[in-house]
Amino acid sequence: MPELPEVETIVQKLKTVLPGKVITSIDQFHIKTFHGETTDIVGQKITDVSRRAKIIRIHFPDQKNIIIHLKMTGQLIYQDAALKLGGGHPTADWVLQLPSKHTRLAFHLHPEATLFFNDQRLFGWIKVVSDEEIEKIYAGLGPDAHDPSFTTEYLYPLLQRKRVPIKVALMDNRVVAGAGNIYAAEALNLAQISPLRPAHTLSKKEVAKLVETTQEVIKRGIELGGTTFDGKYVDTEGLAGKYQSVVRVYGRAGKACLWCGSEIVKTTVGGRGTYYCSSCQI
DNA sequence: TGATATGTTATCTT
DNA sequence: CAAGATAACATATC
Repeated sequence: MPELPEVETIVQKLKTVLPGKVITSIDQFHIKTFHGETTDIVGQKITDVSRRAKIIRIHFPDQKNIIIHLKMTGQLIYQDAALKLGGGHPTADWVLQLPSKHTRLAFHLHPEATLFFNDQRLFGWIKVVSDEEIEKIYAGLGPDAHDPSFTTEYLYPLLQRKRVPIKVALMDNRVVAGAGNIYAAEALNLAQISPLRPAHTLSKKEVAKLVETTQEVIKRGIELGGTTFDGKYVDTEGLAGKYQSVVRVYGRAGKACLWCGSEIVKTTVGGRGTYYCSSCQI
């Protein structure tokens, strides 16, 4: 279930193979996935691939684009005669023959290749949008979590107006884009701030620390190619990431806090599983 | 059987 | 109206 670093990793990989390729046809295996007219992009040449927040954008000429959101269980897998790359939610689809049971859509490309969109829970989507529509969507998002514009000066006054738990604020894309459940938990542990603290109770100094650790975990995640929480697929070349090897709290309930040795506990914050150290995250 | 899942958003309630 | 809480989306896995 990809967060910003996973999406960025996928985009970086796709950028090496997609530009210059033409979409020759599209197979739709599920009616809910594609929003818009597939005929708008069939025959079009891909000019670029980019990302904002967790949204993947494939560019075409004449201000046409498709945007793709993987949500919880989406995958994008590119395959040609020589290689297989991409990523997303780690499942058996990574190693299966494609299309698989969860393949919702396939883009057939020229020169010969295929881009598969797999999504077991059907939350993900693909939409045809103009540059103008994309600007509107991006305008509603906070800065990317690793962007230089994500600063204390930006975040502190914003948090002063919020009473939700700091973890909820950190995962709100209108506040800062791209920090999901894993990286929010990691950033809070590194900053030694409790995920339960009402956002407005953080001092300016604590906000500064949190901005720093958020930037740090997202950048580290990108460097390591994202997180693959599934032992079976961590070595799957071209698809898996390595961030799980440096995780401090996520999924470590009952294990020792890397700061103080106390047990990491699991609770629920804003309806999501939340891991933290109750003795040194205050 | 029931709880949980790395995301977002619609719809309630206060 | 706004902030916050909760449900909803649909499926697989433990």
